[in-house]
Amino acid sequence: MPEGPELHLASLFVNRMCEGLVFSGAVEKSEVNKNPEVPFCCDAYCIKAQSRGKEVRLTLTPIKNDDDGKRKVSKHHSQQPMDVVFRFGMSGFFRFTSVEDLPKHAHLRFYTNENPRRVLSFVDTRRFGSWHPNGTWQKDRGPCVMFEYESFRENVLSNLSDKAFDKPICEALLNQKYFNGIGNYLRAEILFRLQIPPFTKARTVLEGIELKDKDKKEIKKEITVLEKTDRAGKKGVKVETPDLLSLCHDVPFEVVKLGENGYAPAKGEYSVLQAWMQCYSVDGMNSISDHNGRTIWFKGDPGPMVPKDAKSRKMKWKIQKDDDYTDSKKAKKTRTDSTAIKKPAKKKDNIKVKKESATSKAQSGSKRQKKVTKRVSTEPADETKKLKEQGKRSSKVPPRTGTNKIKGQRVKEVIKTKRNSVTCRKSATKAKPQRKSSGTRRGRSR
DNA sequence: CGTCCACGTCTAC
DNA sequence: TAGACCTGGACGG
Repeated sequence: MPEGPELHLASLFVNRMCEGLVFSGAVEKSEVNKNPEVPFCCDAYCIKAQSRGKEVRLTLTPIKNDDDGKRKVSKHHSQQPMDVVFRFGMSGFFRFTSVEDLPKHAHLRFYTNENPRRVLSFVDTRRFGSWHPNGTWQKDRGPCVMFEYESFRENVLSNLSDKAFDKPICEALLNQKYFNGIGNYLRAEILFRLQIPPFTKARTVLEGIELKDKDKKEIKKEITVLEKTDRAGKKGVKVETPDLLSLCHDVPFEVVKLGENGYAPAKGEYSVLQAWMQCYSVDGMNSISDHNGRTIWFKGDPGPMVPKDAKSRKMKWKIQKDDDYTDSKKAKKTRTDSTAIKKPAKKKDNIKVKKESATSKAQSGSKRQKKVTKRVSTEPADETKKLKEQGKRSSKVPPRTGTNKIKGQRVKEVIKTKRNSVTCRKSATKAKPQRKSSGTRRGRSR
């Protein structure tokens, strides 16, 4: 769940768990992980954490020891503090356990000096995460949307000519140079709150804010002059009407509040987040793949810059009751119908597909529809899979409000299987070669 | 057992 | 703008 709020919760977790504890020895890295060793070793040190956008920085500080002066300082023992900056990738998080319960995929470990030692570990199943000994906040990442709000806002509004804002707002929101901390679920939730079509040009949306800001100042002046009047409702003079940028700050904080009572990634806590979500992965919402192959969830009109061949990914359409609730002129209707389960797609042939694709596209359907679906296919049709969604997905979700159905992926329980081994599939054993399919694609640009 | 999907970057054509 | 980088859960056959 690593987006800004989770990174911040991770830092709170580390500070809470490690407060008053003394750590000792070397920092241990798993064999499989390709990140660098952390050259820090100390008889006694403490750990503090801080977050900024989508990064967390741990500071390892040697603890002064009175008789330390005499104690020969082994050259292996650090005397100076060290910062280690983490990025969580898709699956990173911190845990604090006994040595016995070391989680699988605990790739970096800090041990306490207690008797049965305990361990603070950076757990990262997919290993997309990274850490940087003696690191600093990554240059090129903008101000934190949560803790550097004013400069975040300024950074965006004073750089609207940047071509980063030529893109659809939903894609610009993932640009960490301007929206450090926003990720895939936050962008959906934020745009949803304002009902901004995700594929509206970013600059268009943001220029509106810039103007309003100016208006606001003007209005303020007027007001001081006019004193109170009846303008109340109109310009929202009363309490700041939320705009896209303020929501980039407020919405993440809502998530922080949800999790303050216990940071437990990979655990049932996720269901709380799911229950909170109003759009991302929610039944009845629309979703399509953006220009970077990332799924954007939204309600209603996708907006003008929607990818040409963008077909709905997995319309949650299960709820047909709608039709009117969204109004959204064509948008929804269209794609929903595009259905026409054209190919059952059999699969196989993938091999040849490669070449074929060029010509065929349409019929080569086989191959991994998914992929095809995304880009290649020119035909509007092809939803193929839509049906599958329908029943399942939502079903298992927790009771919740009934308003939000949750998709269905992992939900509480599950845990139980205890395996401590830090087993990791050695690269050597990589059975499957490629399979380029996997949905995730890089992201962002400049 | 195979396919698709995942809360994110990185880096080569 | 395509992959690459990874593991694993949900689903479908």
